[in-house]
Amino acid sequence: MVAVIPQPSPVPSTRIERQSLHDAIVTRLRDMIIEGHLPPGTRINEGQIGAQLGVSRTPLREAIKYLASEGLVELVPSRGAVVKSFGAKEVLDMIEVIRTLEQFAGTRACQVATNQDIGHIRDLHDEMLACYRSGDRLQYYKLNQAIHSGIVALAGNAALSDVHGMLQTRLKRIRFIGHEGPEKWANAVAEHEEMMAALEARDPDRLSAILGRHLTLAWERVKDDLQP
Amino acid sequence: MVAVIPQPSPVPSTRIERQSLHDAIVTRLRDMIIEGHLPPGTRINEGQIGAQLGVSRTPLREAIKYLASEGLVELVPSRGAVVKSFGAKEVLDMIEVIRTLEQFAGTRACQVATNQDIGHIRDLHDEMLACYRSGDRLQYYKLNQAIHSGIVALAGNAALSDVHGMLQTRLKRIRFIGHEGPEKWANAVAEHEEMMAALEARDPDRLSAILGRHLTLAWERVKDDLQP
DNA sequence: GCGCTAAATTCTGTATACAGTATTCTTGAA
DNA sequence: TTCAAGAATACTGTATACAGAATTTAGCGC
Repeated sequence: MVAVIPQPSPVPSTRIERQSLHDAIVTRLRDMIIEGHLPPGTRINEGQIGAQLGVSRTPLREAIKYLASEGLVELVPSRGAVVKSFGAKEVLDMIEVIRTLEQFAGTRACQVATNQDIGHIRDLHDEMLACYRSGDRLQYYKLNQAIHSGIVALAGNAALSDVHGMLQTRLKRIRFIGHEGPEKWANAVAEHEEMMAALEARDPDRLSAILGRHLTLAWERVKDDLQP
Repeated sequence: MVAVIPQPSPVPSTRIERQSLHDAIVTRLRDMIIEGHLPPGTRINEGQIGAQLGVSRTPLREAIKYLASEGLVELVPSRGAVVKSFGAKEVLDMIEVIRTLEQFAGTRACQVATNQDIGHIRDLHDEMLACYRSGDRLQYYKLNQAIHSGIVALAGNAALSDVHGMLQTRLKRIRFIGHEGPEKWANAVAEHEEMMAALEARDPDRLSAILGRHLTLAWERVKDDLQP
């Protein structure tokens, strides 16, 4: 059987890398969860999802196990997998860990990043500003994530990027909800400006402070939309 | 087929919890990797390991995917799974992240832990001291881990415990190697004494400093045994 | 003897089949 | 009408089967 998983965006043909089916399913399922097509608490019916994706249960189950380890679904014995749902406390916990990680990353980044690396973040930042001005929320959101991941990557610590990425993935679903108003959005953009300035000045303390504040405000923006 | 996975220690019958096969395999495989029965770089032959554990390939493969997400094995397309191997840089990276996490946890623990919780850590500490005096390295090692995990748990942040546990698991294999001499061991014990004192005094800065130093020294102890 | 090519084998990737457990539906009685 | 018990159904857990890729081995030419 030729399994065809429709991709949201066509993969550029530069990647010849042969990717196995379960890998593709992991990506697909993860997106479905993050984008809310599989809301929290949903029981994942292997037969149904498998049919929907055009794959058999075997690779699908493998993908589910992978996502379980990532913390996106929960495995209930004899009852399959359920999309994990987070309460406000859990989200706050995750944000605090992310803050800790980003502050460490920022400090390191000021020490070890090359000017070229920082320039790359600046490019993303400028692009994001353009999206802000044109009101492109989705692209803004994606670039925002890319900037945060990018700063973490500047620290040159694979384990750090690893765990940060994992937590960010778990939170993506939440942040999607936060449709902040224009004034809060403007605030966030201003913070990013400061962030860039501190990074380019290689001022670890200032960058750390801003990153911390930024995540506190991110929490303020979403907390009211969450169940206790 | 009745799949019998020999457990290292007989599970106490208090646990009626029905655990699925792939779950049991995850635990078993993880132990095999941590304890060095599957050294880094080993290609995991599904047929062979499956026969060895007395299970079919299906749940075994699911377990492998889970461990891949945990970062203990690496998935190579069309070539199965390989036990991940870490270089010195990667180990140092992990230790630095763990340090960051433990310092944050320690600070929080000083604020939110109950006296009873701290008492529990004290019990573990005393038990560990007994193992030190009697020279029981293996048990000492396990209690050491339990204390660090315990302090992290005191912070009451599930996401924090999650990522800390994950990194600690990845490192377990490494720490197993570090057979430090008696003087270094004595040092480590002394640090733990300070740690307990700071925790019981609920002094976040002191605790944070000691935790940081402790992990730096842990790195000193193992770094020479690693390939670059 | 050494290296290259091709067949053979081994192993992974995926699908399907079957057994056992949870869930739902139906039927009957209070 | 509501609840309970049991049958029917659906779904998960595990094993097996088959196709295709990777690796090994054998044979051949140099």
